[in-house]
Amino acid sequence: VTIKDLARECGVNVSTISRALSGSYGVNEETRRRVLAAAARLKYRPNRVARAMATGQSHTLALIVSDVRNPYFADVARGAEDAANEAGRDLILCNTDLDARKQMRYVRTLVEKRVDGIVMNSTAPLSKEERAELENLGCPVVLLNRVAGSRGFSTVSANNEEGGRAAGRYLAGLGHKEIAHITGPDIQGNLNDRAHGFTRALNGIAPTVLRGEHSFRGGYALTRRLFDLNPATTAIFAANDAMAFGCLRALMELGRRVPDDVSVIGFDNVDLAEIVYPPLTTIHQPRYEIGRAAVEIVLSQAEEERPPEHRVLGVQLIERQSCRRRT
Amino acid sequence: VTIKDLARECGVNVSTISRALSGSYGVNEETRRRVLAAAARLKYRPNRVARAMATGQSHTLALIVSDVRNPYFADVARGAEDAANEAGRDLILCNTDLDARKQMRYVRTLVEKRVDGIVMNSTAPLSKEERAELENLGCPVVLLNRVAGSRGFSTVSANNEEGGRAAGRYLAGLGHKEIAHITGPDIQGNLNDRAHGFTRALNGIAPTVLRGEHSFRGGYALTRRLFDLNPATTAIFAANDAMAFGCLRALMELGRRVPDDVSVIGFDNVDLAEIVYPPLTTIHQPRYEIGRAAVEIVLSQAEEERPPEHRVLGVQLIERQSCRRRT
DNA sequence: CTGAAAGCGCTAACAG
DNA sequence: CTGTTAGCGCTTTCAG
Repeated sequence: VTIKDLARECGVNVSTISRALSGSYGVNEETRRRVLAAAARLKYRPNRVARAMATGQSHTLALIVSDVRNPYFADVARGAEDAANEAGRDLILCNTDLDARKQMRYVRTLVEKRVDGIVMNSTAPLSKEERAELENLGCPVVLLNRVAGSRGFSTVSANNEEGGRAAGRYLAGLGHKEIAHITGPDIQGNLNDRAHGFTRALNGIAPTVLRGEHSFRGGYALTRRLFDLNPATTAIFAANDAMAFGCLRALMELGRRVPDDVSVIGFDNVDLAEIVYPPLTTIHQPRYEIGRAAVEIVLSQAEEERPPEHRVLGVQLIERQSCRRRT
Repeated sequence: VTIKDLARECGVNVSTISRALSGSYGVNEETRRRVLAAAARLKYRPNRVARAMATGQSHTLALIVSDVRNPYFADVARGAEDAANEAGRDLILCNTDLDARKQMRYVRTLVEKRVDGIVMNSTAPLSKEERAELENLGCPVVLLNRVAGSRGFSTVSANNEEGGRAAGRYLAGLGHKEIAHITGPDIQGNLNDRAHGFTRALNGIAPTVLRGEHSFRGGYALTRRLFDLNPATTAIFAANDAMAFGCLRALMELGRRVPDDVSVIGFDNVDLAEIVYPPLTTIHQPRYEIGRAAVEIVLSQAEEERPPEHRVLGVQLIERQSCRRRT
């Protein structure tokens, strides 16, 4: 049952039906009522594909992340979906595992599907050519990550630098001198900002910095390595909570008690941080709000051409029980 | 740049272009080459909305869950997305918070967008009329949950009953007599199956069964209540890991040691189960595979009418350190 | 193997 | 306020 059937049923032209249903201007109240009644009676359901084709607006957005199973992205996804839903849009979810080819494949088919906008994790794995292609997509792109060399894209991110600084101030304030930072690969803009802020806040103390996988396994492995290198370490800043959990596990196995022997601070404030033992002191990052903000920005760019916008959201130190004053 | 531009460029008719690009039959090898070359040169990108309109196939699927932030659904979502991607489909993600109105709103707009199929969490919150509407959607629906009174839908689920039995056998086998089961509301088909299998496997021993929220908070609250009711309890089966974590926390506060004083077994095997202290013994549920299977089924139903299919995936007891023989 | 033409369902000028 | 008409970009008969 299409718009034509309604037209026949009501004895009016299809364009009148279209107007009546779009709720817009200029339709006789009485006529509209008749149309609405007929639509309900015949159980009319508009075909949004046809509408998208006629208007050029699909009312669909896309979110491209490395993996939704990462709780960080699950939160972002939820925020993005809520914002999309409130704006009457649907959200297509894509997982790339940071594979550049996969990411570009997604982007291309999304554009072919005429999505109104794309929110994505990062352009870190992409080549220069690929980034250039992104800029000429004809559809707005918002990044969840500040990446050097990706001018031209809007970004939303937590204040990573400030978060790193807060961690540094806190640990230094507790009197620690032998301080380490375990983090991920240095192509990760967010992680770099954290490391940078951290180091700056330590005024003078040079932390041992170890890089590896930014995951539970990575945190575990780096911590083992760290204590081979410097057994005197008394405080560790992990670049994210997953690493911090791996760190806690390694410390437990090494027989170092947290926080008595060594203090650990994470970054992210995932749900788990509260549940793990000891409850993890960490930097809270507004993941859900990041997802929402990204969608808001992408929608504003979709409706009118605008210069790239960079929104930075606040972070917060959450004090729990994994840190203490150096004795 | 559309198919018409290519036609003009190559001096052939649009239908030839269409055929050449669809890769199908009957196009001169030489002509196809010319078309492909022109397409590459002009950077032609097919408009999938137009294609969807012409064919009636959107090449899009939808996944409706209560909340992707629930790691269970994040895993399902990832499995579903992978399967969809391999089949050349995109996946729209929807979160309902188990709100029936929201769920039905999503379903309707998805159908209007002509998605090829819908995978959803559950029909539990829906009324009879709403379920009937779902059956006449004209688009296949697969449920991630067995729900009494939802005949007509395909389902994919873990073998919840068997999982419950495994938990029961295990606890009974460790010599426990004062056994409790904390679980969620009884509209949850999956949870009921677990409770049922559990009780049956205890042969003779009647467990204390407490119902509440199936979440961390719920597990916490029910455990406090449990020890008010029966301080002699030595073993607890939590209907899911989130509840088990709440339970562990409550036990810690109550000064009961796990597993020395009381054994705890969960259900799900979320990532966290391995990380928490003590590592949680639990029933593994193949969440990722459930997502994959659901998409496979929905696609098979999309391409040809078929009777509902019910796929049940195996579960597995994962022995860690939260249970021990009753002393 | 290729062209012509109809049509998918809806929107959007433009007249009236 | 409403009807006419021309598309949106692609697929798909049906002829040739």
